[in-house]
Amino acid sequence: MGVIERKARNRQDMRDRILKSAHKIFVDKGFDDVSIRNIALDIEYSPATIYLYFKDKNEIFYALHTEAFKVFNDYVAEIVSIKDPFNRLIALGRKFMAFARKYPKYYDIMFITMAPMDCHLNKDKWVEGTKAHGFLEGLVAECKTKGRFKKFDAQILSLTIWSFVHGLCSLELQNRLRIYPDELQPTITRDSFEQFVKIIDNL
Amino acid sequence: MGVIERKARNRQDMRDRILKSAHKIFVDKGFDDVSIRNIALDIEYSPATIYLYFKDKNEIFYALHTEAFKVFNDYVAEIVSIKDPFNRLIALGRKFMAFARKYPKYYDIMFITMAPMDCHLNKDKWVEGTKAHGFLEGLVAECKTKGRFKKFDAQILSLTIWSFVHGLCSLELQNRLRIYPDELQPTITRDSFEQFVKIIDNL
DNA sequence: TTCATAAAATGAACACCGTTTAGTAGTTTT
DNA sequence: AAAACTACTAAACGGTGTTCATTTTATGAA
Repeated sequence: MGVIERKARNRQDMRDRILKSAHKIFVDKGFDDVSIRNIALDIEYSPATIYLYFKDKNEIFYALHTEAFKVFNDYVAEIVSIKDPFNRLIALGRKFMAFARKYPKYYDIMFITMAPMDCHLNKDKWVEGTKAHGFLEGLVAECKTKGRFKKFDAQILSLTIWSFVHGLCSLELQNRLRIYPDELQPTITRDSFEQFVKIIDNL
Repeated sequence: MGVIERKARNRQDMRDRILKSAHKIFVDKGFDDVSIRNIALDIEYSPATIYLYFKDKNEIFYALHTEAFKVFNDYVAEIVSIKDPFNRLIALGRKFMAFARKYPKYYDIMFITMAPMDCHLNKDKWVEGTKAHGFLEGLVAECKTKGRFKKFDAQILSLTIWSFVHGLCSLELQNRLRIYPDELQPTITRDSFEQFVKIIDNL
């Protein structure tokens, strides 16, 4: 009875088509243009059909958000080859910032936007965030085994580091750094990051 | 000729009525409910009338944003009595965090939301942000005169500090800290802040 | 092959949104 | 009294997410 299998496949195909279309619009036209109606137009189905495959718009955005974390993980992956955990930690920070600049819209749904998702209510739901942060925490812990950050708790310190880097990215992406003089603009973010590196290098 | 004066007054009255209503809805019902139509309903005028007093929704939101900074400045004001600049700096950080928790919606339009405003394009436009940050920068500079932060540039360090505190507030408000265990939840933000204080205390 | 049934897709509607325009009352000036 | 100006609004435009009754299509059994 291959019929139900084929049905299941078709169903998954349709879900994929919807997500692929959402992703395409998201990348090409931007966040605000990802509407049910635009997706429907793109996949050449009626808007109502989409609701047969996804509960609501949130579910589609949640899928995009998960995808964003996949891209992030790939983007960050190459740092694993760095031997020294501290250098690896710094490289992770750099990669994080580069990612935020390269994929600002992805960064937005990953760490800023609230609206289209309800996955941040507890750690069981936001698995991607938990995993990514676990990676950072592990790195900080590894640094401790090498004698660094002696007087600091790894878990808390990882939040402190995350907060700083996210804050910097966030302020830049939300255009809050234009208050600085023009001549500082090109380097200010990097300067602040390097300063932070210098600070935690001496902990 | 008191007529034009009265006309101007009436005009300002209407603007105030609109803003007051926007503020009321903003506080009572939340960001998303502040619509031109809801404001119109509240002040008992037609939606079109609002466009005779404000260019568009952005202008109304910009006014709300300015108001938020006024509230912020008042909220933060009492720290000026603290003599030691470093203690004052730390107190400012605490106040900043408390403000973010007490007025999360205000915090949102001040430091997170992009959408309804175009005032962040350069420092001449975002006067409130420039002023508030100038206050922080001055504080850091004052700390330097007392022998602190010797090896660090005041302007960059002020950004580093701002980034951290904003990052922490932002992650909390955007519900990204739920990834931590339940038992850490009540104190994690404060713990991270105190850790940061300890760090910059030794610079 | 026919046919009742189940599954898939949709058109049309609901209740919103920001914004524009054409037009209407009311007041003021000439 | 006529003309000009002011304050205002009804209605429309083109969007949005979502729901539901209805139609179209596919299926398994007779």
